Amino acid sequence: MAATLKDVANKAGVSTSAVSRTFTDGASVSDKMRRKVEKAAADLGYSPNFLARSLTTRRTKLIGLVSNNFHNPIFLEVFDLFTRGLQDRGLRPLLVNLSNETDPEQSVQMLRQYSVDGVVVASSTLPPAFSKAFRDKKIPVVNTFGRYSSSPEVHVVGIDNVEAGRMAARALLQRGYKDVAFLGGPETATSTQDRLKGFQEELALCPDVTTRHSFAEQYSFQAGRSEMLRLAQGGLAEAYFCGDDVLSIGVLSAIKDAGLNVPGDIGIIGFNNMEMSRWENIALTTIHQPIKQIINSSVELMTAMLDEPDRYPEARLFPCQIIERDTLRPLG
Amino acid sequence: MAATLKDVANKAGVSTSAVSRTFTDGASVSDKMRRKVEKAAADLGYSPNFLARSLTTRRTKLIGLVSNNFHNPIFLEVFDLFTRGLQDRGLRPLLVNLSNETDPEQSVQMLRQYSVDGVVVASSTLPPAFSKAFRDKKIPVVNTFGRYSSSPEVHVVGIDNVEAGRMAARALLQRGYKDVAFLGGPETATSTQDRLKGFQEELALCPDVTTRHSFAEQYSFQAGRSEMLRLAQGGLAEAYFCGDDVLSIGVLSAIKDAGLNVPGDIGIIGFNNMEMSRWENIALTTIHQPIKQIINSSVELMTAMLDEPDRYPEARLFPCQIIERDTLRPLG
DNA sequence: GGATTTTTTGCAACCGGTTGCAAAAAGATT
DNA sequence: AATCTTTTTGCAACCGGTTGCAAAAAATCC
Repeated sequence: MAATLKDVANKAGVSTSAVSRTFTDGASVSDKMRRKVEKAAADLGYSPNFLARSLTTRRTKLIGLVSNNFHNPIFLEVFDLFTRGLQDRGLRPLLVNLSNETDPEQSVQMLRQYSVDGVVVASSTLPPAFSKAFRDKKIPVVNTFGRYSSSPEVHVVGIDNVEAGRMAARALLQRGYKDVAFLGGPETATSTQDRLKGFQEELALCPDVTTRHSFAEQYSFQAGRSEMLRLAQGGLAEAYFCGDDVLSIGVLSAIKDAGLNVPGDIGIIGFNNMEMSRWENIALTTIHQPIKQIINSSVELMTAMLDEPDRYPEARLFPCQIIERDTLRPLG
Repeated sequence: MAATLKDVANKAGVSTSAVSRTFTDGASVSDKMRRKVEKAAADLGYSPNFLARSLTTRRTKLIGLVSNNFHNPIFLEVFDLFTRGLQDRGLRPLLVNLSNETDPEQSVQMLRQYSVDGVVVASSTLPPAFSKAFRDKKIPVVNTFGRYSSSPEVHVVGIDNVEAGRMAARALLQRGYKDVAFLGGPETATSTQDRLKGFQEELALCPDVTTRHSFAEQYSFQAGRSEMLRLAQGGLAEAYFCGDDVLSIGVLSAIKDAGLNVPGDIGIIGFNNMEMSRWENIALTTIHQPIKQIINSSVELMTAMLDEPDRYPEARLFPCQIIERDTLRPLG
């Protein structure tokens, strides 16, 4: 059994408060006392129990990290950045996987039962009500990759998907494409809807450009590939804005199978700028979503909220960026 | 402030023990009492605080999930499977990212301070001493993807890498390759060493087959590609067993750039059977590591250890399997 | 209906810590 | 040396629960 505060106090012949104070920074203890206690603690291999401590301090340093996206490779980077960011600040991520559609309400309760200090909801597909449930229970929450709204009820960090859609449209227009298409991810995702909205809005300014759209069932190679094979039955557009890089790569594979050539016959622009888009045999032109900045900002915001729980909600949006590679015809 | 046990007891006009008992299964409470308490609890939105409870029950249901691999795409699946497996059993993963080489000892202490019920070390590169440190503190631990040893000191679940190396060698021999090579991952990883050992042992049985080996610096596209470009300066072997699928894909890209053709000029066999190996434009022949079984078994073993902490250590090994695709010449 | 057994309930101590408060000790001032 | 400040320390209550034990209540038996 691990040594407790009391054991150390006995061994050192002092009160438990003295021991407690040696292990809480900012508390007042004389040097002599500190040495005595530290000696005894070292002998016993003692270190304070965080959970018992949390009972009185009301701080567990646990942060719920909730996601329902364990398939898209960018989420590995997301987890990497989150865990490091939190760890660097002495916080501990309690990971919650919401993939299998278990009742979200239950997760809210569970995280409350573990007295997490805050919750990060890293998902663009979970309904806003989910994040709000935490806020209602007075648990600090930030919704990373959440939907931007002019009157956010919870803190949101991410990108402006409408603007990203516009950006894609402009990229295609600038390269002289006249017949362009949107090949989105899951139709119900707000990010898909927003990007389509921006894409169409921007194109509407150019009456001579025609546009169309369709959706893949999920962000996967196969979904992109089969959707493109289906589209290839009819007439194809000159260029496609795809909802995701893996999707794009599936699309590229279908195009190749159809005997067509990129960017000669068809242009493709992806989204996310995943690691593999840079690979020489892929070289996908894509839109970079500044994940690092988004996550770091989310972590910062979370730590700020720990000190100021009633902080007025804000939306933090980061600009995306076109990454020029080889799947769109060159500019001008 | 959330309602406490005492609040419920007051509201229901009963003792705190009565309330506590209604919320611990297996405790004896009359139906009338239970109804009364549940009513009061519902009115107050009460649910028990797990951490306070853990103080007396000595069970937090927290499981440390430690990894230092946040780059290899298969780990996204690993996290997915682990989190689901643990959640299904009412356990909660506390994620620890050891990527940035922070003193492992510190993580041991930290997990102890959070009173985790057990620890899963999901890594093939962390030293065995790390897992042992938990065992020494009487914390149940399973090392998933750990090295097989005939006298394991901690529970290990994974594959037999030596055997996997043999399997790769046999696959190449069966297809008639006479000049074969091993292109491993990081040289220091025990998994790399073991696979090389098995590979060479098997080949040593065929004196007419020549072999050589080299290592990529990490499991990445670029590392595979640049290593292959380097090798292409000298004479190439007929077939390569690569340490990982991403590595293989980098190798394939270099081969293509060199104007060579797979499997006509060179054969490639990868490792892991990642999602992307199945993609039509890659179609990599590879060795499947049964991740699902490994993780599920790890979770099972962990739950078993929670009931029986001094369980005798065992190694659970799962057989790998060749996945035939298009990067090795056909059999026979 | 009374004695006996079983079930239900509350008391009070405990899990491993923290903290407000007042007493004790140390240091400063005259 | 006596008095006043400041710092250090211990007491005891508390954080939010659980649980062994004995008393009270209910159920069973004769």
